[in-house]
Amino acid sequence: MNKAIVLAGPTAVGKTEYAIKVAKALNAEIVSCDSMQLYKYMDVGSAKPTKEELSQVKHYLVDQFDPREPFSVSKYQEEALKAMAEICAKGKIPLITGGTGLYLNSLIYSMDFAGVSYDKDLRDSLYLEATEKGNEYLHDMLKELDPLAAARIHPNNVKKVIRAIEGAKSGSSIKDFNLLEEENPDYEFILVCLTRDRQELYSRINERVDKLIDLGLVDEVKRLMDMGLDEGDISMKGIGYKEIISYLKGEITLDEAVEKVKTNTRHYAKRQITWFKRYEDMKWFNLSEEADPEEIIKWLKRKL
RNA sequence: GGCGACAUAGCCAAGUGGUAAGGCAGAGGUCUGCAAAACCUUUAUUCCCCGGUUCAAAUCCGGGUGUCGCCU
Repeated sequence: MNKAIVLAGPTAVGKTEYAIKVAKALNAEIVSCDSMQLYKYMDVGSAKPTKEELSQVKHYLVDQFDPREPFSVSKYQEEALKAMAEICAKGKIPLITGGTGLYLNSLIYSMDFAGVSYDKDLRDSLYLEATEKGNEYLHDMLKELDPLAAARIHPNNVKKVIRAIEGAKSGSSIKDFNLLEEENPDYEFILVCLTRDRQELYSRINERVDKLIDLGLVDEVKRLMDMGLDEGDISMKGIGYKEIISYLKGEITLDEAVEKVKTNTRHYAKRQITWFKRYEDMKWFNLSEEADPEEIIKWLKRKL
């Protein structure tokens, strides 16, 4: 069975740098697992690897998709698995790097997204109903259609309630991750997660946001808006984009936008860490204590 | 120096005699088609200090301290 390495970690922990070192040492190629870096034209805000970094190791799923087109896990799964197969065919090791937990799961587990389609009209009308009649009303509707799903989805999580209703109406229920133990049969995944002490991670985040502003984030967002992108587009839900759009529309000041980007990024990093804690086989490296990439490479070599 | 206002969690605050709202930040968590999304849980034995009144005080009274504003 082919082996694949996963190098996960919260935003701003230093994944890009470590991934390149690891990939070079192990003759691996990088498959990005990042829901924002995969878009074109979004370089600054997504903290995409630089051209120089990209030239050192072949990267897949970076700078590849048009931000005006909708993207989703299912598309990610399809593309990433294709990339992994391609890498293995070359006799190299796929190194999956990134911080988007759900996308990572779509690779590690046999998640099947085919059953339920996306129904824009249904979603819109359900949203309207939730606004008019309340979250409970919609949740009750789900209770009728799929009691199991209703039991584990909080009524206030309207987005998810709607998704479950959408699923139930098209005849297949949204599955509970915890009941699904099927792992991807094609690969053996070696899981590594980078982390840092909380205080240090937060300082790095704050510094990085200031740096992104210096690098021209505002101009980048302006260009994207000129391309017709707006806060409603999926790609513009990214941290750093939605806040700057709000500034450019005159809703908040630049200082307020920057502060928001910082706190939202901190919140995001916290959620990522929570997500990665779920993997029992995950090997953690705290870079605040052990920062030598050689240690990680040594550990990985023993597993390969 | 005089007059006035204010003092409640890391921050912003509500509360004017009946046992400390809420928001933000922080912490913990959930996760199968927008996931950098969406959502949940949690945080003051005490209200600047000292004394008094009262069954009962963050709330009323006296004194002190501090901050801000105005006046000379």
